[in-house]
Amino acid sequence: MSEQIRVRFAPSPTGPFHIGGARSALFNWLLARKYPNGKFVLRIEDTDRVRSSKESEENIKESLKWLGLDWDEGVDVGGDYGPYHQMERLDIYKKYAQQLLDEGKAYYCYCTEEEIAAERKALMAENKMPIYQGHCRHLTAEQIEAYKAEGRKPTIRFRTPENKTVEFEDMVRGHMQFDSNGVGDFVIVKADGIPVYNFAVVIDDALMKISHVIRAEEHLSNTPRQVVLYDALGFNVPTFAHISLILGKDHSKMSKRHGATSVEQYKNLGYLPEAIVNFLALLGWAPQNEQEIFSIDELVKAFSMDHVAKNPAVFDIDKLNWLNAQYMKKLSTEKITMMAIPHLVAKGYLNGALSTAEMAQLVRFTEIIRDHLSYGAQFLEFADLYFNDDIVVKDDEAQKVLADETAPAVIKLFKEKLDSVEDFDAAHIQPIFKQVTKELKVGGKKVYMPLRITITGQMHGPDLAGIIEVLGRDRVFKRIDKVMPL
RNA sequence: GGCGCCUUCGUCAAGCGGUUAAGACACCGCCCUUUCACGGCGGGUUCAUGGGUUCGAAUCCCAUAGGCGUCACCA
Repeated sequence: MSEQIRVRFAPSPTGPFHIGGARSALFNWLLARKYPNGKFVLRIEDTDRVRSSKESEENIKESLKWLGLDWDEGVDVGGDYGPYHQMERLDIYKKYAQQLLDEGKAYYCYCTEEEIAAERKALMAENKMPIYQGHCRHLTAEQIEAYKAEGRKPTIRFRTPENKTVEFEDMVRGHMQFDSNGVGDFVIVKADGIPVYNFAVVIDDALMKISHVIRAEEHLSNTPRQVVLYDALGFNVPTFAHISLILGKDHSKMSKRHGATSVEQYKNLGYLPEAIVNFLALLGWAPQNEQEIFSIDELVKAFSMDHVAKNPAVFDIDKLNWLNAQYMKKLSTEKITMMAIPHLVAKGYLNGALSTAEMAQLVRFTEIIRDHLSYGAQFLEFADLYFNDDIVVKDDEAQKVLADETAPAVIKLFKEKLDSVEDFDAAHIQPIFKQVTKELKVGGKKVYMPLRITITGQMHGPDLAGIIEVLGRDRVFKRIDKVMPL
């Protein structure tokens, strides 16, 4: 590729940053970083006045930064081809719309939305393509005056050439062909003077010298409209790459009922940006070797549009969890503890500032459970273990263990021995289990289980000696006595 | 309904006319651990169906089926 790589991510700020959008942004960013002079542009497509919001824009920008996807040009950072908010480019669109009008390539349409809707309905009923039938294509001056007198506000429609084959190149799907008769005359400027997506996107991508348009597959059917506009405006058509959609477990488009869909939600759940980037890259792209774990720098090196899959991919939370766990292994225990604190506060386990000693103790607890965590918020599944001394044994199996005839003797002896431990740490507590086993001549299970249950209320969990160490002598006795007063 | 895209283990996927059809996640089993998790080892009727082309097809072609997208004065 001799030309400069200029790619863009152009979200519409109409909601929290979606995980699918993050993947589109990532692929663009990766391509820009792969080439020496590549540029990644962030443009905000805010022409939907009803749904766009500043909050959404901030959310998108924050999420991009959090993921490590920085942009070379665009909102906030500027650049040679700004402005980068579409609403600040209205005069530009207006100029090109006028040009098309002057050249007869576009015309005013006075049809109302109701009329258009009725027309579409009728066409669909006849199994025909629901495209605009060209009612206003050739209005006389009188007709126009009449409509104006009615107070109708016109839209501007593009006069799509008929009987033409519209072609373009798609890096993922190859050479694409569409019949222009299936496109119809479409609106390029709304009655309020604001351009429609298909129009604005073409002008912006052309003026911003975008070389490759990488976006989600849902835009594939829009592309013929854009291509005819590129032609009409005399712009060069960029290379497209339509990447497949990300689906939920039931194979429908990712939505709220599939769980978390926004980058922010994953962030809040305690997923790491490196893991999300790694996971997203592997969703639709495959490396040439068997590597699974990629740092973002490794991705830049290995990534190639040649190996982007055509088929949609199901979002597999299990794999994300595994990947995130891999990245969490590299974190310090202090860091993991810090990640957990907001969740602990939110659930009422903590109420704010911790003393240095309390913090140190919590870190020791984290050390014991960290291998069990796939993401930060999972800490909560273990919070009772540490914070809640009010042990309640609910499980029937656990009750049975406590009802065993050897249980009281085990507990009693263990308490005696624990009471006399000088160095109260796991290394010195661990031998006690063995001693109890020996002295009472019972199996290990008969020792560990009743103790685990009286101390934690559960049959399973992290290393018991470690838990005892972290809880400290008093709390351990308190818990045991509550469950099994002797 | 029209148009379009897609179809290899449950999931992500490698594969580019000749392979025992990789690998990863998940799952199952075993080991480690007197628990669980981590880790290690091992396991599994996967090329949607039907026709071609070819000595030979997961790979090429055509149908069919299914999934998805899109047909807005939303992006």
